[in-house]
Amino acid sequence: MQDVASKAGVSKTTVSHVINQTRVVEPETRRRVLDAIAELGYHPNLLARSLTTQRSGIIGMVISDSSNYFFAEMMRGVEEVLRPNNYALIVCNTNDDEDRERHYLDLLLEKRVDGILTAATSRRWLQLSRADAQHTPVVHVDRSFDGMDGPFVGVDNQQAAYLGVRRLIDCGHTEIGMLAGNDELLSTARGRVAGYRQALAEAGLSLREDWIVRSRLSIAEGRRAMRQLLDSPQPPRAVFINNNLLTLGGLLELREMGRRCPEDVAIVGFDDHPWAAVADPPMTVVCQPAEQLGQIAAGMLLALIRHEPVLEPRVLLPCSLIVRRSSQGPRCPG
Amino acid sequence: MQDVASKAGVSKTTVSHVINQTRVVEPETRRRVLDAIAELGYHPNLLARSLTTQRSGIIGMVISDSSNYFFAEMMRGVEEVLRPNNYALIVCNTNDDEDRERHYLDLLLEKRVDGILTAATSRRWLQLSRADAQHTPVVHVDRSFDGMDGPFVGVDNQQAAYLGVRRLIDCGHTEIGMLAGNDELLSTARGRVAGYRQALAEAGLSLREDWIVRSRLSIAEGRRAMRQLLDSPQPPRAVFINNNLLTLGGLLELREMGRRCPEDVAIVGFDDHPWAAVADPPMTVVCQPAEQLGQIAAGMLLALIRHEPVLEPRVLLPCSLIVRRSSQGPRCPG
DNA sequence: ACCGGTTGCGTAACCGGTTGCGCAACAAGT
DNA sequence: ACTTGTTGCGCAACCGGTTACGCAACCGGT
Repeated sequence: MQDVASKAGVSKTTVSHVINQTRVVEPETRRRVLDAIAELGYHPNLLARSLTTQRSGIIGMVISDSSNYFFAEMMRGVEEVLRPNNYALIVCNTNDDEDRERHYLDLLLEKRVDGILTAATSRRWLQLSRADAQHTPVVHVDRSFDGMDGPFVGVDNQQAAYLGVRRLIDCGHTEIGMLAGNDELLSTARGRVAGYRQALAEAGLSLREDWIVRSRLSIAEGRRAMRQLLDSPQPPRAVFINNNLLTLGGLLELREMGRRCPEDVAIVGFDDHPWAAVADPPMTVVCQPAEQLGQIAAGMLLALIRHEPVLEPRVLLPCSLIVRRSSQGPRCPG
Repeated sequence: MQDVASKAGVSKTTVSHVINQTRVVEPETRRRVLDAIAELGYHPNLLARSLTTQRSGIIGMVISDSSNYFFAEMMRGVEEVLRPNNYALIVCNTNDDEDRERHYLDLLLEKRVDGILTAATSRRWLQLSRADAQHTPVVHVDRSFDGMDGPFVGVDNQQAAYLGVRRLIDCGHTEIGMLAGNDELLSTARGRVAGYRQALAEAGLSLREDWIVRSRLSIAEGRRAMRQLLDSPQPPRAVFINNNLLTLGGLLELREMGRRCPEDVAIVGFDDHPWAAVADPPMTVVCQPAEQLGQIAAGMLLALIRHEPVLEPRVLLPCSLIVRRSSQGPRCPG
């Protein structure tokens, strides 16, 4: 920068002001500075700038797994909003491991990110986000937990699950199980179990607790859970599944056990994605507006960073049902 | 930091050395400093540190789309290597748009990332990476281009395509087309077209240029390309497809046109992913070791950053064939 | 008692920008 | 000619760390 200043015959101050357009500079002088910059191929050092301005221009995103299509889409939404605002995005995959969550949270705070987006598992976040990040705004996405009162963007999980289970009921199914995921850890799972219960109750169907199978979220666990469900003495004829990995695992296991879908066991899954339409059978799913989730969350975070008022600090988006063949039953053979 | 120093009754210097373990400090003094740090909840400011050390602890990754399973997996590989080394990862999705590539490259350079991983489209990279990034090491992943001589990690695309087309031939197919993607822009596409040609030539099959359909990489373009191929006066009975998005698009279009796969048109696609196995039909694909690609590239980049010698600056990994039903033909009805 | 070597730590410059304050030059008003 | 106001810019401190250099105290050896 000093080089540029010398070459243009001005002071660092003026160079800085030319770059940031932060005070009036005579056109002639400005031109000289710009020429010098171009000639020297000068790029300002954002690190130095950040040091004084106390803004890093980076925001961090802590999620469980960016390979999961849902999170990947969400990330796109986030990035779409961030890019035009000249922010960069650091991505942290925790695999839902608490140690990694801690590791990455520390990393982000030390790097002085301007804000954090997170779909956090652990309740420890509550403490951490109070203690350390006091001045680093945090927006929670997708997942929340009891007692959380900060900014949050997610979907109405109960409505979502209701929609899915309702579809099975409408198709004439009466024996409906659920792969519920981990409802101790995840608020999303709890909401969805509630929606499942609501739909059953409303239809006057009895609820069997042994038809709710809990597990971690992975394909392998989906297989295990589906097997457990179907190995039970009186297995259900339809299953609502909480999560896209579980859905895939469940479907795979179903086949391996020689059961057909939807003839033997109908399925409504979660999260739409391109291959769901060409699966065998094509999957009926509850679809979350993942990209929009990311956009809204990112917008909210930017507002917080700029100390703008956030009109609606807790957003719940509705999900939609995408009907395909996997949910077919006696009353909807179409 | 000054606060910590005062509280411990030492100078900033000593605090710094305690933190970084960069010179011997009397145990007693060290303890006082550590106590003060704990008591004040002090976190060092990495920005400031970076300013003097000239290392940001961040590496940037420029790819076309992290929603693409291939890139998502690659990213996991990268992150796995970076995390234990305390690096953070900034992700930049360009959508293969040159303007965005430029935008993000500038952003990364200004943020003084310690290194860049990229699957770059544009040849402009050649210039940019020489000019600006002279001191920022760059490792190219997946895609290269003519004349590129820097560090590179990718797959042997010719071998990969050869493998796929060879499978179709082994199944008794003789009329084999290809959705080739964009072989003007992408080195990967060029290599794969070469593999396609090689396999046909070796089998003594004639090559019809109008059976090679080029397009951008998207589901919509995959549909268009497949339709063009099948609408031609003498359509092929089997298709090798270059890319996972094109594969999906092609498959969708095939259905819409009322053709069955593999009975009417057999397909070998690219990139394995969980849903490929439950697709209708289950897809035969050439599988890239995406995660490994990311790991190796990240390792190489770290070595470059540390000025360690890189034993093998150009790595080509082999792909493998995953046989499923979509490639079936007269000679392999199994 | 003197001296070279070691140990433990502080002073101050520096990384590359931003910014409060103030100065010079010039225009306009009386 | 003398204020007063405006315009254009530079000086120097500061952001929060790192680090070259040097000083004092202490050690054992002769």
